[in-house]
Amino acid sequence: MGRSVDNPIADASDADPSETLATHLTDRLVQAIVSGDLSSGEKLSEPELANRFGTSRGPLREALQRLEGMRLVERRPRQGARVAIVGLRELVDLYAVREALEGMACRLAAESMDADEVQSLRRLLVDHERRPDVQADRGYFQAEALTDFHFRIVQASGNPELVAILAGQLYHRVRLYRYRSSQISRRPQRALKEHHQILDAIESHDGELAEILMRRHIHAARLSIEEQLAAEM
Amino acid sequence: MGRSVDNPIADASDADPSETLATHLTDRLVQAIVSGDLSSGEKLSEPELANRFGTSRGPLREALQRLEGMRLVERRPRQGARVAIVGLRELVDLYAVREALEGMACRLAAESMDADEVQSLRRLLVDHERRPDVQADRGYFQAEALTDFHFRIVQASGNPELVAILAGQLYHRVRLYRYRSSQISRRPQRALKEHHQILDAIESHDGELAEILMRRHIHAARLSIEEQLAAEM
DNA sequence: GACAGGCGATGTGTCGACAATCAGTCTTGA
DNA sequence: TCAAGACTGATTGTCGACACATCGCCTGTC
Repeated sequence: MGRSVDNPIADASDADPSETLATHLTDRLVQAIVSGDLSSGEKLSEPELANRFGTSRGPLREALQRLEGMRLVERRPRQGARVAIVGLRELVDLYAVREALEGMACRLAAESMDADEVQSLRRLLVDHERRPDVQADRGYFQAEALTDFHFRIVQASGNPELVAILAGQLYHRVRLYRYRSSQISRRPQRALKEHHQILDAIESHDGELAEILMRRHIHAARLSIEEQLAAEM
Repeated sequence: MGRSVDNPIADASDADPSETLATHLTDRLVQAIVSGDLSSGEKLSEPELANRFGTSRGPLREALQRLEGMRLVERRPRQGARVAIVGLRELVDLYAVREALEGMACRLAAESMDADEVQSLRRLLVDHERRPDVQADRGYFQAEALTDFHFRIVQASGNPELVAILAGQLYHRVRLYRYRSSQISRRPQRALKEHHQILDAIESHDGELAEILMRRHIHAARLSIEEQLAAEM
């Protein structure tokens, strides 16, 4: 494949055994978007981005297409692509879907998760407890750490269709929310405690309780978002 | 369902005012796949398809990319694209997700749907009752008609994220299932009756009941699928 | 007779180029 | 002075071409 010899910003790896330039670009664009390097609503110029990443427009277009599939960017037929805008309103809807889907995932996980996996998750939570922001009781929800716990439960559900929806697009879209005024939840220690409770239910294979706790956990976050949304207007 | 009604020259059209070649190809490929013209697991050769549809590989590649986003095809880095395979096993998982998501959609729809929309849906059901296959009590589930009812309820939920997931990919994937031995449900009249019950609950704005009924409705279908799956092995 | 290795053909990934379209600016007329 | 229209520049959609990878077949050897 015609790889230009000098690939200035192609990061260290030059050998992409099972990867393609487009997949690589997809990852980098996702990173750029969720990190805020490319801000919400910003117009994405194909020539400019292609130039910035040192490729031609072909692979870049393919990457943009994938981002559209994840609903991180929106493309309009002859107007180009823009970074999707996820405000509080969208976040509320997102959390409503999460409530239904992760509740289900949690029930399934409780039925099929073995002791080793539970213990591994427990360690994850203990690690979280030691984080400085959690100790100070602020910021826990914003961290990637949050997603970790939820993500692993979803994976443990054993339903690939469910995993595809949540990990394939919903989580990406949630990460896209740019906190404007404040955090989603201000009580990370409480969230952490809820995580422990959920894991307890999973450990005792009580699917019904696990689902209820997870739904309540996400529901509380959603209420917090709705409050902010109301206060904003 | 997802086809725009006013599309007089859908396939033989040469003028694409607001459409692009890639979107056009996407529609035609979806049609070809769900109609079985391109069978499950079949290898999709880019040059061949491009030639068949009279375009170059560029737009076709873009269309394939979108199909991958809908999870109708699977692409592997240097091996090309294949039509996704949705067997009974995948269908069970799909229905589990539907149960959670459409239950939620139904509750929301019950809370916000007005009398006109309910009446419109009622007419849809009456139309269904007159269909010959329903009269003979077989085949109702396979028809697009099924999706119509569910699709409109999902839209009435007023949650765009939910609509995107269900209408954007889940329904497409469900349609991909090629019935091998028999139908999913053999009692269309019963399904139709359940649809009426669901609509009754929506009409009286009883969200809780509407959700329960919808979940039970889909759950029954899932059990039927699981039975077949068990019988197959 | 079966398996490993080489060979050719097809296919995918990538690139650069061209035409049509769109956005923004400037000009012109009322 | 303001609004409508034309122009220019840039961008998107599409195409054909090329290099490398993969797949299938053939041959040679154990």
